[in-house]
Amino acid sequence: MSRAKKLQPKEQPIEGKRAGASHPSLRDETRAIFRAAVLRAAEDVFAEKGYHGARIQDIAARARIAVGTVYNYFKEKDEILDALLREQGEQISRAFMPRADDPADFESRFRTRVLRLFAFMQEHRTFFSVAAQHGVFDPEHAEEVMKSGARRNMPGQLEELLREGAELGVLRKDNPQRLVRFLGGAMRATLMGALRDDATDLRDEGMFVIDMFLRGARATKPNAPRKTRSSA
Amino acid sequence: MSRAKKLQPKEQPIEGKRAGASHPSLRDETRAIFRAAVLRAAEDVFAEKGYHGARIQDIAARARIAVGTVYNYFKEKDEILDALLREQGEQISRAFMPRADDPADFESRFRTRVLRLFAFMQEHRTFFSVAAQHGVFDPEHAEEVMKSGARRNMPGQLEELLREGAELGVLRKDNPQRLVRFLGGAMRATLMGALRDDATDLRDEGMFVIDMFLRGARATKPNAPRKTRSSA
Amino acid sequence: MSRAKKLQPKEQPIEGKRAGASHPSLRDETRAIFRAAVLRAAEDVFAEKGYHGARIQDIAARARIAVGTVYNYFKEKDEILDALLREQGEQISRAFMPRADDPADFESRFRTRVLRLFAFMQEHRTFFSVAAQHGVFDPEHAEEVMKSGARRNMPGQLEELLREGAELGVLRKDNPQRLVRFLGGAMRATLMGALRDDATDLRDEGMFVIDMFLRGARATKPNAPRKTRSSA
Amino acid sequence: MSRAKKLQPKEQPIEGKRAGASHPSLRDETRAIFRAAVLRAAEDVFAEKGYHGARIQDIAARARIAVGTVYNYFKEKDEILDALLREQGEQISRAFMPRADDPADFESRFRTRVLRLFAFMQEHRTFFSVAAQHGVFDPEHAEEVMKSGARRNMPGQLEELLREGAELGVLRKDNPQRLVRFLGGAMRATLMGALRDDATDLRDEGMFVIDMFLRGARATKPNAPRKTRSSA
DNA sequence: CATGAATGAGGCTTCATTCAT
DNA sequence: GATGAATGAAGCCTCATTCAT
Repeated sequence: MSRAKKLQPKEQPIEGKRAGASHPSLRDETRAIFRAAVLRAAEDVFAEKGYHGARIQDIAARARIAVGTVYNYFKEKDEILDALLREQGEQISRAFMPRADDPADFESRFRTRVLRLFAFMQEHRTFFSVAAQHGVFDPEHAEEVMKSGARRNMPGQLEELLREGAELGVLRKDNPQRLVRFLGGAMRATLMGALRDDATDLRDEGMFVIDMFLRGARATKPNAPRKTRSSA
Repeated sequence: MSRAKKLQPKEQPIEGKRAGASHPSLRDETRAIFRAAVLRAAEDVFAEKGYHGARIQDIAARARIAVGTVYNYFKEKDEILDALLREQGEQISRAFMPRADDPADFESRFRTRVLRLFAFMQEHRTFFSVAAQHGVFDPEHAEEVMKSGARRNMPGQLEELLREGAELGVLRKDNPQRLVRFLGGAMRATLMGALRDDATDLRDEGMFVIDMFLRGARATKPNAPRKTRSSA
Repeated sequence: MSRAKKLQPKEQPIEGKRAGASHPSLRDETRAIFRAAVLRAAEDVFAEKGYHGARIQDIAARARIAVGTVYNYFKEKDEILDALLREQGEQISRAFMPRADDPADFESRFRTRVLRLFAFMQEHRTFFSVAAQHGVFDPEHAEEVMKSGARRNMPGQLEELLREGAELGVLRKDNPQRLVRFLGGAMRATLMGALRDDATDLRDEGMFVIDMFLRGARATKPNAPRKTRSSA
Repeated sequence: MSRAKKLQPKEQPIEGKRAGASHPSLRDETRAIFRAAVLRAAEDVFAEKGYHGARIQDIAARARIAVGTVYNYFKEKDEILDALLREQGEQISRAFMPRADDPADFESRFRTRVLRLFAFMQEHRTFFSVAAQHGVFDPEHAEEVMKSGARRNMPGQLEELLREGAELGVLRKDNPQRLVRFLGGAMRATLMGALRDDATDLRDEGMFVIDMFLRGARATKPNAPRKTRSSA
């Protein structure tokens, strides 16, 4: 995650709710609403003008709040980007996460999950135009995100998935990082391209990418007939 | 009311070389040297701190010249980035250009040229860390480059090549833009990943990318027996 | 090529008072105070060092505010001068404007009004040292002022008055512009001269100028008996 | 003379020729040519863009010489303006100077000399647009000019002339300074106005000014019949 | 806690002046 | 002496951040 400033171990911002409270107080909910508003606004503005081109004032204006209010929720500009990438990043991650009803067959499973990701991107174009510029598709990026407190990240999960594919003998036994980069890069570029004209159906593009990737990464010699997940 | 400001476009400083001079004068050469020095410095500084993080002062310092001198060669900061992307971009393009001794066979030719590109990137890591952030791999980016006066651009050539592959029946007949994006994205990501640790051999990565891509994009000739795989 | 700069006209900050407010809000009043403070400071500094010699920092310092604050009220340095000339210019204009209790007789009226102007200048020496350098006395200047949004301007009114005098047969029927220039120039020079030493009583100078001008511009009516004087 | 910087007793620039040389050497003549070229160029550029708007580079370009060369003749920008005002100012002064064939009658003499001045301005519009902005018409200005080494100055001569007119009983016995200011201001304004449209015939304007002034300043009671100069 | 004006460090750019050729 | 590129001090303006209300 391209932190604009150097990473300093920022004190964990204690999120409203204290441990022990059974449900969010009215105050906490209000906080959450404002916070979310800032993030949504920032998403738009970052997407439009880029991180440096976006002024706090712009974000505040878009969120219909005062500049000072922004600072009640984020210590500095940089933190907004961080939060945005981290939290939205987790959503991506969640979209990509395996689900109970995912097919058992590896390739189908792969298709399903990646396609789900594209569908998600379809819905959140705005965010992705920001995210893509800030490394959400980069595996290297993952580490930083984790430090920032994110639990999961998409490249990480992707790697896991690809590793599994390799173990199952479906995918070529290559350095999984390589595969992640390759696929991540292709996805990113496809996304960015599609973002230019709103019309494009991202799911369609997704199928293309998946197909290309699978053909490319499929193991040459089916040394193992197993195509189903053996273990969790 | 007497506006104090009366911006009139100051007369253009006449650009170096005069028509008719058969070879560059000493003056022109000196100019070229300084200009190049600025660009080289800018490349480093941009790579290190990003465009916005880079101050003209930094660039000047790195180039061992005064701030004002930078402005003898570039009208504004932005122009430095432009020149960098345009001129270096042309180098990439040139590296990718077909050569007399390129193999005749499409796939070999493809390999050769793309590999040459990776070799080139190997040599100019610094620049690419900048370029990649500024769309040198994006086909959409190409148009803008052309407007900026660049003669050729890599994505454009890539598209041409892929189109040719399709016509030859070697590659799948898909929208070439899609293929360009896909490959461009994969290359970009691979490059970026490799840039993190200097050790990585980019040519090696290049072979991987080429292989992945070719497998993925190869036309599935219905007449020829399926080459490598089965699918669910 | 990804131009880093993407100048979009930033949304306009909404100007103070909203339509419908019957009287200025506290906010608007505060704004007015700051604005006035900047103008007053600018007046001094401009007078002291001239427009170009005056640094924003100087103005801010004199106004006891921060540099940035200046820019909360004026978009650029130039705008300060504009506002100064326009708004103060309107004051002059207002001082010169006809009043209910002005004498009916043309010459007396002329005297009264011009003298009022000198009295006003007496009070605002600082400003006039700026204004005189920027054409407040020039009729040509008037047009620009009007464009800038000023409702009235002194040279314009002066012209009107002189034209009236001509129609009444009191003044010579000459091109009024000429008369305006002549009188304006004389006033300006007299003012500037008097500004050098604070002591001079401007009203006294005013009477001199009026007298000189009237004698010079009075119509030589062959029919009417000469009013005040004989001539060679 | 509005010196842009503070007046510091600059060392007298030793003008080429050394005492004792009977006529200017070739070198001195060359120097004089360059120097004059700079001044002429500066005149134009100052007139066009004002002192602050004029860059040394502009002046050099207009003079078809190199920037550095300018500095061989003038220690700093400010000195160019000084020289311009001083030397050209002397020309004005010379134009205004009494001549052998000037009429003996005071009024005629006055007319002749002032008209000569307007004719001169007609010829040197460019310069006057600069000069007028820098106080060549101000009597206060005179002192500074004198310090700068000028032998004579127009306002000074004008004062002398007016004083004489007063002594002769032709003009009202007022503070001559006042009259000088008045006339100088009127002349200046008339000039400036006429400069806007090239068409205007300055001599015509001159006659108007002279007429206006004479009527205004003529002594009311011819307490002395003498109208001819009594002494030099 | 919301507000939004005040703050001032910092960056880009200009241009008078210097200086090596 | 002419040249014109190099120099860098200095000024305008922006905008993240603070703070009084």
